[in-house]
Order: sequence, then structure tokens, then C-alpha cells
Amino acid sequence: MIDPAPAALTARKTPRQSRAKVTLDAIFEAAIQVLIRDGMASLTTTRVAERAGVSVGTMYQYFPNKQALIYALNARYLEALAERIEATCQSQHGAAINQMIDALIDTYWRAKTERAEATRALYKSVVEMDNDALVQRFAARTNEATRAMLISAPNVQFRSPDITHLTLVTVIFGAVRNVFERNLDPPDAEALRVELIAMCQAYVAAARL
Amino acid sequence: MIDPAPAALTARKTPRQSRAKVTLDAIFEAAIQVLIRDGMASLTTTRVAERAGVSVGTMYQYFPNKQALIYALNARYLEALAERIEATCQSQHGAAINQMIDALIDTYWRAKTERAEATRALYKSVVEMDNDALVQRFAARTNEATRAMLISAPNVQFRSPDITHLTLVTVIFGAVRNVFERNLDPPDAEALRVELIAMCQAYVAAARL
DNA sequence: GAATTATATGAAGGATCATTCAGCTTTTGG
DNA sequence: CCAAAAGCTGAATGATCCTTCATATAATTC
Repeated sequence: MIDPAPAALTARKTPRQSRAKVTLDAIFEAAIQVLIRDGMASLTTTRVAERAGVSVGTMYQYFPNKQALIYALNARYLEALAERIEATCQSQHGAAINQMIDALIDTYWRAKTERAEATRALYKSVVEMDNDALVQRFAARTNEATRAMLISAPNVQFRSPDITHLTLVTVIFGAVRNVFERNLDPPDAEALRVELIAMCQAYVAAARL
Repeated sequence: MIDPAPAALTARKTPRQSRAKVTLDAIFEAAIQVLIRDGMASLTTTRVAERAGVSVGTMYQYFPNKQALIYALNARYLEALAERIEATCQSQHGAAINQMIDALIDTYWRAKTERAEATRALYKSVVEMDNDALVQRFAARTNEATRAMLISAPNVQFRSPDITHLTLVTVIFGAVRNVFERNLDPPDAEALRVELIAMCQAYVAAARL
């Protein structure tokens, strides 16, 4: 079901010397900054290279084409995000269900807030690249983790655990993303975060056997 | 707060003869089909014109540039969507709160489902075009309508109506969009629709004074 | 310190595409 | 039926920008 990274999009070579690692990081960071400032439409290889302080040729040593750069950028981001979510799920294993919900929302929310602009810019670039596979892989990982967490809750039997889990995940991720895309002002956003937690908790209370 | 359509993106002229109306519709439909088939990245003016069965020049009679075409396409779609939501809100004015929620989710869900592929393709193109203004206008309209509906519910007093309203709208729209972007298979999607309604209803029950 | 390997350069090639415009056809109004 | 208006055409223009590669420099190895 879930495809690995297509050959056309994989890195050309991995850096062996430390200066090359620095270069690669600079390229990634430059790409993010260009995305934030100008958006995907005006992200050109030259502009990224310029901002990174290297020449275009250097970029092409590591990526076979522009798409591969964006792909790697998103893979990197989603990897980090998935790890954070997995960590939260593991740390909440066996906790009270209400606390799980609180922690999950908190983690996802925090991850989005920390570099809100970068997050928005990156999200747009995934959509534009049409890279469902990347997102699907991310979804599968987090699904696994959140599911394992939820069914470990003590003293809770759900009528249909899978559906309840799917609902929670879809609502939480969808709502949080919506908040950031609509760019609500901080007080509203904060109020909404609290309400979202309340809502999910009200839901699980009603979904119990 | 909310900007009107930028001059650079407004239509060049409106069709006077009926054959021109046909042409314009063909162009819009062609654009949608190209978006579905090839995505925004490979949507070229020539390709759209070809598919519409007209020449490029014709397109430029109605739109000053490619962006304006995509802009108009999205404006059209969001206009229709907003109208449907407003109609639902008006028809549910004064109804029981649980029924309102049901109706609102139903309307939005149905709108997304009817031409799911087109909806997805269009959504991607808005994101890509960076046209927040368009989306903001849509959000403002639906906000107005849903708010008016909710506060008309009899026998319901909320602790903080504005926050409850904001939460409901954000969660519903966010979750539904998430379902379609994740492309869940129909049985899961249908189960989720039912659960989402239950969740919102559980929430309003808990948010009452 | 010489040979090998890794990294970096950036001008030039070449492909793609948005956009124009001079001329043509169809419709309309009188 | 005819003049004016509306609509349509598509080759040509020009700009943008991805990608290559011949060459140069730096690091590593032995």
C-alpha cells in the first residue's frame, strides 16, 4: 500500500565530509526561508543556492532535481513530527484517557506553533508537490502510535475502538491544522485549544461502552 | 479587513453573446479537468485552451493572465459553496441545536463528496495560488451564517457563545476536509461522518450553561 | 607530498510557457 | 443587407529557469 520514495526523488549522494553536512543544512534552511518569503511558485534553484551561499551546481550534487529538494525537505519535517508524536504516545501509554487526549493535542499544537510560518510554508509545498505518498506514510505512522496509546487506557471499553480512534485522530489533526491555516489571533487560538480538548473528552465519555 | 479582488486578477471582460458564455464555461470546465488530471504544476494556458476547444487567445480575452483564471475558478466554487451553507443555515434557523449540527455537517459533507476529485484539485490550486483573501472572504461569510443559526437555537444558553461557535465551525470544517484529503474509503468515511455529528452534539451538551 | 576522492563553481544550453497582436469570422442591430 | 461590435485565431516573442559539465579547489589517504 505504502510506496517507498521514488528513485527520481532520492538524494544523489550523502555528504562524507563535515563541510558538506554544513552545506546541506544551509540548503535546507535556505529553501525554508525562500518558501516563507516568496512561496513555492517563486522558489528557484538559483534563489535557494544564493540564500544558502553556495552555487547552483552544489545543490545538484545532492539532489537530482528541484523536486527532490522539496521532497527531502518535507520528508525531514514529517520525520521529526512523527517522532515527537510517537514519543508522546509512548510516554502516555497506560495513562488516563483524558490525559492522553490532552497530551496528544498539546504535542501537535506545540509542533505547529513553534515555527508557525515555516510549518505553513512547508505544508503548502507538500500540497503543491502532490506528494501523497509522503503524507500517507506519516499518517500510517502516527495512526499506529496513537492507536496503541488509546487502547492502552485502563478502565475504558469503547463500543468500536477503531472508529473512535479514527475519529479522534481525524478531528484533532484536522481542527488544529485549520486553526493555523485560518491564522486565528492568539487569544482565540488558545481558547480553541482548550475547547478542542473538552470536545474530545466529551466525545470519549459518550463513546464508552 | 477583507480586501476585494485585486485588479490584476479580475476578469477582462464579460461575455455579451451566448456563444461567449459557452466558451467561458468550457474554459472553466477544462481548467478543472486539467487540474484533476495533471495538477497545478502542469496546467498551462495552452493545455486548458486545447481541452476547452478554443485557442489561447480566446482565454486572454476574458482573463488578463493565468492567475486570474485560477482565481476566478476558485471564486466561483467558493461562491457556490457559501451559498449552499447559507441556505442550510437559514433553513435551520430556530431549529433544535442537534438538528442544526446534523444539517451543517451534512451540507458541507455533501458538497465535498459530490465532485470529490474536483474539490481536491481546486483546493490544491487555492493553496498554491496563495490566495488567502479569497478563503478569508469565504470564511467570513460562512462564519456570519453559522453564527446567526446557532444563536437562534431555542432553549440553549452557552457559557461563551462565540467560542463555542468558533470551535464548532473550526472542528467541523477541519475534520471534513481532513477526511477528503486522507481519502478514506467510503465505509470509514461514513462512520466518521456519524461520529463527527455525535462528537459535536456531545460538545454542545457539555458547553451549555 | 602525491594521488585520490570529495566538494564546489557558474556560464551556457535548451526547454517550457505565458502573453501579445494583427488579421479573420460570426453575430447583432438597424 | 451592411456596418459595427463581439468573438476567435495561433504563430511569434521573450522571459524564466532548470540542469549540465568542464574546471577548480579542498580534504583525505597512504
